Amino acid sequence: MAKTYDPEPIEDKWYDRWMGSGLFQAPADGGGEPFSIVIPPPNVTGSLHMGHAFNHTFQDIMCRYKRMNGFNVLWLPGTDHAGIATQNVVERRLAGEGKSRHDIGREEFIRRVWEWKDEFGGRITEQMKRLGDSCDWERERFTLDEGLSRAVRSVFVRLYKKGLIYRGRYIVNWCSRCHTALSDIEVEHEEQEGRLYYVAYPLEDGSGDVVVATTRPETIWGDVAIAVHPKSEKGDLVGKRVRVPLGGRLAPIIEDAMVDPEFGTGCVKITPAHDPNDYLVGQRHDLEQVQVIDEHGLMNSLAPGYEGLNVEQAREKAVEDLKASGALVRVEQIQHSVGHCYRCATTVEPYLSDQWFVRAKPLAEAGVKAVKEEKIRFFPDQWEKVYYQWMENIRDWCVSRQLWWGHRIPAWTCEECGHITVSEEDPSACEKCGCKNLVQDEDVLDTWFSSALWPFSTLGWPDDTRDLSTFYPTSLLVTAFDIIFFWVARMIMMGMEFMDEVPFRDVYIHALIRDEKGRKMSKSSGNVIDPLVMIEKYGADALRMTLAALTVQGRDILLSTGKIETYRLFMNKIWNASRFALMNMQDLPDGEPMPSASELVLHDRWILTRSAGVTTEVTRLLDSYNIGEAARMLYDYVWGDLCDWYLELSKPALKGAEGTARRKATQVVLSTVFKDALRLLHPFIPFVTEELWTVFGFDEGMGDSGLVERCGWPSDSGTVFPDSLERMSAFQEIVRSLRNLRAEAGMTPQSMANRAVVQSGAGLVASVVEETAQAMQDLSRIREISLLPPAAEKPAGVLSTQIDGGEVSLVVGDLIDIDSEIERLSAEIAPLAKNLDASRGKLANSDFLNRAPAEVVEKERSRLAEGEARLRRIHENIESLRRH
RNA sequence: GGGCGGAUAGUUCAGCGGUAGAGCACCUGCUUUACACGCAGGGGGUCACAGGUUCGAACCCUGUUCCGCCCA
Repeated sequence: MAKTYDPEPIEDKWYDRWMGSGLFQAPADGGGEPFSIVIPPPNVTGSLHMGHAFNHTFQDIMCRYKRMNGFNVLWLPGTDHAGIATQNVVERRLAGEGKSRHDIGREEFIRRVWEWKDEFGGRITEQMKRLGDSCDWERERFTLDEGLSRAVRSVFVRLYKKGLIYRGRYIVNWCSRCHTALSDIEVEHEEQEGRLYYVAYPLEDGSGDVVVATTRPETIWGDVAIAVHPKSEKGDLVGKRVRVPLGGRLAPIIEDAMVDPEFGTGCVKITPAHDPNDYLVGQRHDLEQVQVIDEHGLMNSLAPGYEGLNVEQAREKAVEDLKASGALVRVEQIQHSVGHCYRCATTVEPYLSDQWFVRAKPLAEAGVKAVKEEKIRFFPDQWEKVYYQWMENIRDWCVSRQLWWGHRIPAWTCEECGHITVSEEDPSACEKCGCKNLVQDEDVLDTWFSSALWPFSTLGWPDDTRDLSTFYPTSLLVTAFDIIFFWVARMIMMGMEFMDEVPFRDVYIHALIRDEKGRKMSKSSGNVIDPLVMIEKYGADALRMTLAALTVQGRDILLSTGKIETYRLFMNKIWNASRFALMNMQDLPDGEPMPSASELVLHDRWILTRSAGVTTEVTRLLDSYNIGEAARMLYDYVWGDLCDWYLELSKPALKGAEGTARRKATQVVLSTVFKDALRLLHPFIPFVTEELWTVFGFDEGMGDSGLVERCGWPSDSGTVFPDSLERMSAFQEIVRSLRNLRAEAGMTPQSMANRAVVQSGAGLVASVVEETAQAMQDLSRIREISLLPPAAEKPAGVLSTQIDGGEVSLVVGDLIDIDSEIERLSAEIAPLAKNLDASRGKLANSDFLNRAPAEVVEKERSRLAEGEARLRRIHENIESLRRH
């Protein structure tokens, strides 16, 4: 074995082996209780970022853990066609050739996108394999593949027939750069600096002006009314008319409760075609919709002199023109919220257009019910609130996108009668008039529409498949909080509607990965930590262990290469600990039974007990999705208990210093605890543990069924010696005290001290010293450690320190510096005395004695007694030093 | 405006009713036969602030201040 762990060759080797053995494949009719997860499908043209790495590590840990526990595990992978994002990428490429998608046409464009997909679409799945994702690749799906496209059509048609999908002309959020409508949640609002323009609209009767405030003077061209609040004192204006200062249209003054009397002047201009609130006012008052901005975000011919200007240019010109005509009263700086496209950050334009909508309310009701009835549980459960809040105030979902890349809407308009035929199969004739002159809707569906079906469409729906009956509902969904609305909520709605069953039982919502300063990782700020680079540098296991160990509920993860480095060192530690064990186990025959308790010494009994305890705890933690705590516990156990203490303590026996029986017993214990540790660690760090598993020979002669996951999770009913825990901590305290005294005495680590004494009455400490004197001597590098009764005279020239239930003294003889030793001992008095005061205070309090649990009171009493004894011994030691 | 998180050692974070913990950083020693990618020892904290509940609060409750996010 190499002296330093090198992950690369090992990781390549094992992933292939796992794949070859069919480890990740889940038979639909396989034995074992099903456990299924569908992956949150990443963008097919994307590449693996740290957010994916974290999300996947979580899922992979759960899948491997469940597989080890005998579940029939399906982790279903796949990718998303990501309409806007992918189309943008290919359009940008085309732009490099000086062309637009319109130049080459729809068919050719889609061909180009598929070409791009075929070239780069496999990239992310290859990267997932590097991370170790144990997905069933034979079931990989893509939202645009044939089966899923059929599911999308089927859902669309069924919802349409049920009246839950409708088409209509409404104000939607429009991205003029992506050239498509967006749903409400695809708009990101950002507070920014803006100007509020106060503009005077002259009354038609010449009796004065009405001043309104607007942030968008360019839309004055589309004004069709002025509105005041019904209770406003400006009510007497109602019924009069004003002349709109740009274009000169006559517009009535109306009253509407939407107006906020506190904002601006209390009068607002109404532009039904360019503002969602104004649109509603327009509906209520039957106002004309004058559209002055087109789909490209440019002013049109209804704004003479402005035609072709973009919104910013038009605003500038409007301000100039209003100033020139004297209509501009004043300008105010304000902070206001502006919507931006979540894909390209372009300012979103409210735009009146024909779109398709999903009537969300009825679907949301079933979705809310499912969570209320605990058919779905959120982890951590605080996210339920967020979910309810959104679902209970849900608005209709605009699902049509003016893109080419996606599922084309299965709706055909009859050229003759205008009827819309919606059908799963391409219709050959209008279902109303039978005319064959049909034109299919140009639009495609929101990508999230197909993602919403993911848990059942990937399992074969609308067909009634074995996969569906075995693996639906899925067991767990793991995702980040930022897509609860986009994805989680919609999957629940669609699952309830079409499967009449929840899409998943548990939803684990995790935080986001940020850089070490807490900033979002982004290419533009240059703070991206690329998981592939990290895997190359530190190994996949190190990255996985880092992400797992940093997982904490309710807090973002601040990642840095330094933290990954820490866990890479852990891999090396595991590697070397195993190397040490193996070097000393070559002659251990297979199947050697665990020796009886009498052949085991304290540290053997202790590590077996710790191993069983850690198994119980890690099992409990993983069952409740606490991968962070589980990972940290394993780190502490392996490094702190197994390496720092057990391996050190096992050395003499392994060297044969205690005879062949002890050597063999130690080998068996080592083998047992390593076998369990490797299995407990396997879900977190599968590569290195699989490799070590074979190096230890735990798979001996078993072929593929010797793989760690096939060998199962350790049982927590291992041999346990409850008293070994407190005995070992007494042992550790003594050793630590002795090492500390050595350091105080200025001894180098390798030098041997001659003698130390432990003073203690009959009890735990005394019995531990009697049992483990040799081991204590070995670890503290002292030739002789002996037990003395508490009252006995100490040897001359000692450095002493207090432990629980006794005193430890290192004999240094003439080397002692009396003054500095007195000073050192004196320094211990003040903090001890402070604790004693606190203790006495408690015990003098009758409320404490009466109300605190008896065991707490008892603990306090012994703490006080122990503290007083300590203080007394310190004083005695100081006295005795002064006498010299 | 409504809601949700967070504030603990220099730093990143655990702990969430019974004497404040870890990694990193820092200081001091060490080529101790698994690992110097290591070992041993050490220093370092009114647990944001103010009230309250409790015998007892970093932890529960209320309020305040800052930071972050979501929704309108």
